[in-house]
Amino acid sequence: MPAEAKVSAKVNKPAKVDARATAPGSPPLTERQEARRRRILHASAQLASRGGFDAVQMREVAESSQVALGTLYRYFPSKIHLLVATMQDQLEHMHGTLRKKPPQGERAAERVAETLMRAFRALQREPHLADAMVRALTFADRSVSPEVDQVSRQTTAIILDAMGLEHPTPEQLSAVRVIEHTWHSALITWLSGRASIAQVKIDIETVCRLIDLTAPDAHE
Amino acid sequence: MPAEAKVSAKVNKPAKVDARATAPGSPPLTERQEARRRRILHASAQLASRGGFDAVQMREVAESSQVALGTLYRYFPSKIHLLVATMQDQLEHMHGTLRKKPPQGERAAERVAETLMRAFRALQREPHLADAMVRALTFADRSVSPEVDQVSRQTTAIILDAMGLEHPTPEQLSAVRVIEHTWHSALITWLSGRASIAQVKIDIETVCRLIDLTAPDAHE
DNA sequence: CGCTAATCTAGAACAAGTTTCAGACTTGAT
DNA sequence: ATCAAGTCTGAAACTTGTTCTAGATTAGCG
Repeated sequence: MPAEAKVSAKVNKPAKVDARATAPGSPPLTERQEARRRRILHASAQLASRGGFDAVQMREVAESSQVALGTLYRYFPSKIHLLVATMQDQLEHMHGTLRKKPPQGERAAERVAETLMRAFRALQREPHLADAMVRALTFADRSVSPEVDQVSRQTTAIILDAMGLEHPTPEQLSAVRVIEHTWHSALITWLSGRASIAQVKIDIETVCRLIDLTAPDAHE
Repeated sequence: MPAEAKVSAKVNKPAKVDARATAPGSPPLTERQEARRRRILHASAQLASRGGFDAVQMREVAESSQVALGTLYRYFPSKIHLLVATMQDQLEHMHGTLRKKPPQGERAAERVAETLMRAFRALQREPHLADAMVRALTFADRSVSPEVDQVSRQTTAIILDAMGLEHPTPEQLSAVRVIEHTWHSALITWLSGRASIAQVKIDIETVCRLIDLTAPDAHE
């Protein structure tokens, strides 16, 4: 198992491609490029679904997606970037799916817990994929911050959706952040076999109680 | 930056050494072996203090600690094992230090928050070391579960100490678990530059409020 | 259509984690 | 003190992430 040979890596690149999907900032991709990008993400998710983080090998991703290794690296400057992008992609699906059937609970805490448990059940269907994405997310270093942040924003949006809030207070945002922390860390302990599914459920329900604390007598 | 070349790794080894320090389970180490182990952990912490996770290179650790590469791997079957063991080591110090000056807060929540903030300030003094240890901890896969669990137990002990509890209820244990989740994840976001120190403080204080929920009218 | 810059490809090369191997050294028990 | 089993060493080999290079292709433009 080779190691993280970055040290002096992932700097000075001519004109990266990545970083679109949600931020068409740089040059808009041509159709073929968009197609390549999609093939890559698909191959990544597929390999991840098989064997998790370790099974996503850059050479294999390149081959599966019919792209040269160098090109793969032009689109995603590292394996971590690739997997985080894969997560962004999956999260979008998820958010779309969740939107359709909003949770029924009466209190916000219940709705958030139910939403997260739904997401959790979805992840359980592809535990290897979950492994790859979550491990990449928590292992990411500063060079991936923008992408990780994007994932975080998307997650926040999902939770706020479930809470039914438009203009959260700073207090409520803190609670949401703590919920996200718990969500990620609980997933990790489940993925590494140190906590059962039931345990994760309890932890999620426990942390969601914080929501009740942040707007008990408030209106909305 | 090489990758995780484990796949078929870290299985069938004759008679590992590792796994003592707290669990003198297997064969007791001779004096020279104990010394080697200590040299290795010291070298690991030193290299980590310099440049974080990436700076802990197995060849360098071996050289610094005057041990052959093969021997290093006999003591610690992977870089992750090594760094998690380094964390166990540091945590013991920390627990000892914290014991001496127990936090003063009145409510349990305050004491826990203060304790964690103390630990956080200690980590801030060696951010690179913190980076190496925390990244290893969250990246660890199933093969490191026992060691990661040990770290988790030690952390739990520290928190329960601060709460002043001997016999926590299941509810309280849930709260403690959630606090640990938040602690780890908040550290990650700080280490990767996505959250400020102030933010981490707020998150810790926020999650600690859960404690008040678990034994409000209970006695003590 | 013909040109130039940017992009893509195939493949070699490099870095660091991990494994393997033959031989020297220790340890523990006889 | 002596021998077998278990350790340690030094060095090479292997794996997979990452970088680099030279030559094809493609895209956009006049």
